Amino acid sequence: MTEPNFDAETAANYSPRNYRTPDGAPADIVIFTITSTERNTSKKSLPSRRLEVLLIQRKSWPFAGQWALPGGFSKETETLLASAKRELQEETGVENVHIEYFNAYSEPGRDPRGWMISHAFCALVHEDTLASRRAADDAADVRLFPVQEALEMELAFDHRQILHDALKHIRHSMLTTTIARAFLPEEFTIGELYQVIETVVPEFVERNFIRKITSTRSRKGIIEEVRDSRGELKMSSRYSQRAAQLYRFTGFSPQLSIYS
Amino acid sequence: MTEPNFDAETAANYSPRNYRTPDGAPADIVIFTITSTERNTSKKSLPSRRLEVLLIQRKSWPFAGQWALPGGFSKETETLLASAKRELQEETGVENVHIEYFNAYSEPGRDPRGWMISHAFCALVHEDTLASRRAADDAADVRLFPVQEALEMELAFDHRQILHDALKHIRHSMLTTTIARAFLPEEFTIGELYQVIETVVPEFVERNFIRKITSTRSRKGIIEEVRDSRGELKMSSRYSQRAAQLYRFTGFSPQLSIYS
DNA sequence: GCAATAGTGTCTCTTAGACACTATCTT
DNA sequence: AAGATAGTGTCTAAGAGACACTATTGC
Repeated sequence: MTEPNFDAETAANYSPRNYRTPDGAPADIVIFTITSTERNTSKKSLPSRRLEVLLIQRKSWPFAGQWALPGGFSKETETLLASAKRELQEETGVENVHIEYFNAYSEPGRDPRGWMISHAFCALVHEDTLASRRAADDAADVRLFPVQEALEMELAFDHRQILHDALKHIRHSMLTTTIARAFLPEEFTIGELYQVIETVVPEFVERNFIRKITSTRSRKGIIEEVRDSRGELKMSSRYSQRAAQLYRFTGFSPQLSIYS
Repeated sequence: MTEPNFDAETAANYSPRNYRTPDGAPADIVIFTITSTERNTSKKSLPSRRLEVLLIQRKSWPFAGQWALPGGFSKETETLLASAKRELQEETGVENVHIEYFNAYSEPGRDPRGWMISHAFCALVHEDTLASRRAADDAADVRLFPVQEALEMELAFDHRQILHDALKHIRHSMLTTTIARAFLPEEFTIGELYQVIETVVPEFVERNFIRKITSTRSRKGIIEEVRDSRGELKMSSRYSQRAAQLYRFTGFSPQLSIYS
């Protein structure tokens, strides 16, 4: 070990405060959601979807008045993940959502309050679970912004960088894992799944999507057809005249490799 | 924000020390290397390779005498990555190697010295670059251990968990990125590349490896043939009677997706 | 000539990628 | 009938996966 000299044999001789220590352990959370708005068509149609991020407007120094990622200070008695979950609960009222740690930010001077290494989390929240909260503090100091818009704003701290990295992270995860499920109901149609992927990764194009996801050997098992109690295939006609098969994720996710 | 109340409008009113702050910001580094030992064969042959991890034996409280991951405390004036690189340099004398952040460890009580959130890095080091150091402090308090062996040791702190996670991390990266290059010389044969992958991911089997890596469309461009100054294909007969084509990584790495 | 690695031939089955086509049902 | 989504047919070229086979060369 380097900086502090732990020459002592016991804790008694240990003096932690003869060197500089951090001034806090903040956790920031990039809360993504996909909003859907009905399109104005004459027939049933898929909604148009948009990736949005939740930001809060700061009330106090530093960066008072500026928009920032929600976050808070971790406590000694909890893990960072627990802090992030607590913060998410306080901010949006939701629990049991997909949340994952993705990076730490430690650039000296990134926080005017002192030496703060920020721990950044991504949370993916289904819009329905956010709906109640949105009604409550609409037009308040907590808002959803389209991601593209948020990326062009002057956010507090290095939050623009964090948001940028988070976006890159979920774009990658969207294609390599089954996190799409975080944005979807338990049972969904292929069309919805495709839309979610497309919303997060605009360049995603896959014309034979349904065939690939349902019937190629290496991918079979990612999703499965839903059946009702009588064993009949369960369909949905929420977004289309012709009923569509409902699917659910199974938990299986194929191993990817550039070599095979 | 939660814990501290930043009601003030300016830094003047800001009092950072009325709540608990961390007692340090440690960075721990899991330094992996692949050692090769010649097999005792009558003909030229590929060496047998093993994945090893560098551990140090602690001199002082806490966990005095136990083996631990190298690490140190980050300073206020440097980023975590810089701390990790500095520590790596001090411990092994190597610079410019593959190093990446992969997780934070924040379980309360994980460090008897106080509240310490540890930042864990993976470094992949080619054995040649470690060779000089090894000669210097062999039989000392710094040693390479086979990974399987290290995983069964009682390591200091939660370092066993960290090592376990790091291994999982590099196994995944080995198949999905081109980190294999960190363990290989600039120019290498297909046989060597295959061995490196196999060493990190024992279950990797790919009978038609050479064909896949060199001539399938989606993978073409990951590696390229090396030619000498006269434009002739450059071969190596270091490990085989029949000379083998030398390749190098190009920097290209294909995009992976479970959906296409 | 044999050990050890390097690399090719060849066969079958599956998948990729493109595009045209049919199906269903409500307004 | 039109509009909107759901889904199939079909063709070609490419790739996966298996296994036998040839190539090279120092000992």
